[in-house]
Amino acid sequence: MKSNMSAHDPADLGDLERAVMRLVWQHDDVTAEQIREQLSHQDRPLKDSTIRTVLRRLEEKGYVTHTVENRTFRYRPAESRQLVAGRAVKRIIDRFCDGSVEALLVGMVDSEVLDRTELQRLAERIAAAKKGKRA
Amino acid sequence: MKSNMSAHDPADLGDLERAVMRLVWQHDDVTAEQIREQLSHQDRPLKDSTIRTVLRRLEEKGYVTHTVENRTFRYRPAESRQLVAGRAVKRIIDRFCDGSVEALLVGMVDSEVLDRTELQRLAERIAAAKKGKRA
DNA sequence: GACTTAATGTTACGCTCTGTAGCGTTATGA
DNA sequence: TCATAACGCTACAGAGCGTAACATTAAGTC
Repeated sequence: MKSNMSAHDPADLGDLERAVMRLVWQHDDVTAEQIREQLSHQDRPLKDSTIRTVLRRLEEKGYVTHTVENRTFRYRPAESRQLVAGRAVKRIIDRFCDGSVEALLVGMVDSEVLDRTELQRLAERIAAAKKGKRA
Repeated sequence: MKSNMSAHDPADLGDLERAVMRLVWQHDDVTAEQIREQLSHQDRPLKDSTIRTVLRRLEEKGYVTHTVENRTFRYRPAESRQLVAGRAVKRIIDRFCDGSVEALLVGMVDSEVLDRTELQRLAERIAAAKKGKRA
């Protein structure tokens, strides 16, 4: 009964789906078979039909796209990890911090995601990024 | 089959659960009946048994605690919104940004959660907070 | 004390999501 | 023509969540 929001929220990915996405993002261009192999190496032996089901669902959800090449599907991420992560955080901010990024930062410090030292480095880098990336 | 992590992840809250948490956080001390009223005002008329089920589940999940007062349960948040939000973000960073807060910030800019102006203000405030809150 | 009433406790049911996979189908090359 | 390698389709069980009915219990009233 989870509401059907159009934008992707990594929260609506299960464990396996997330593992698969991780691989897709890592390799940027993979086949179902390659993913199956990788997962085997990670102590997660699965049938190919399983992998393909998951990939199909991920495509339905808009996380990946595929092209056909020599009769084989090649999957690629539809969006970068960072973008997806950013939106996920936006959702958290909206839902739990009433839209306040600052409130979130407070929470991040409180929950030890960030310590003060990191905050400082972060501030510096943000400043640097602003100069550097200024298009 | 979602893995059973002990720390609270708001991602494992449903819509209604989130709505209830929002009210608990807002009022900091509520009864099931009060929540039911509030939700009615939000076009969400529900039976009290529903509310109480949700509150019980939230308590099981560790989001709220309750005390009994004159035979009535009073619920209070177990943790602040910000703390929960912070941890949620940490999870996102771990799962989607390989632990890099910077990668996340990039994503937040890319997905327009933050624009450059905000980044600047943010950097300033972080700097200020560092001085001010230094314990 | 019996009764009403306000709270809580217990149990359930249907839906959707996710992990997992079997089986059918279809090109492709030998 | 036949095997093989890909895919397509369908299914199924368990968990989570929204939703609620029904049972129980304590407190105060007459």
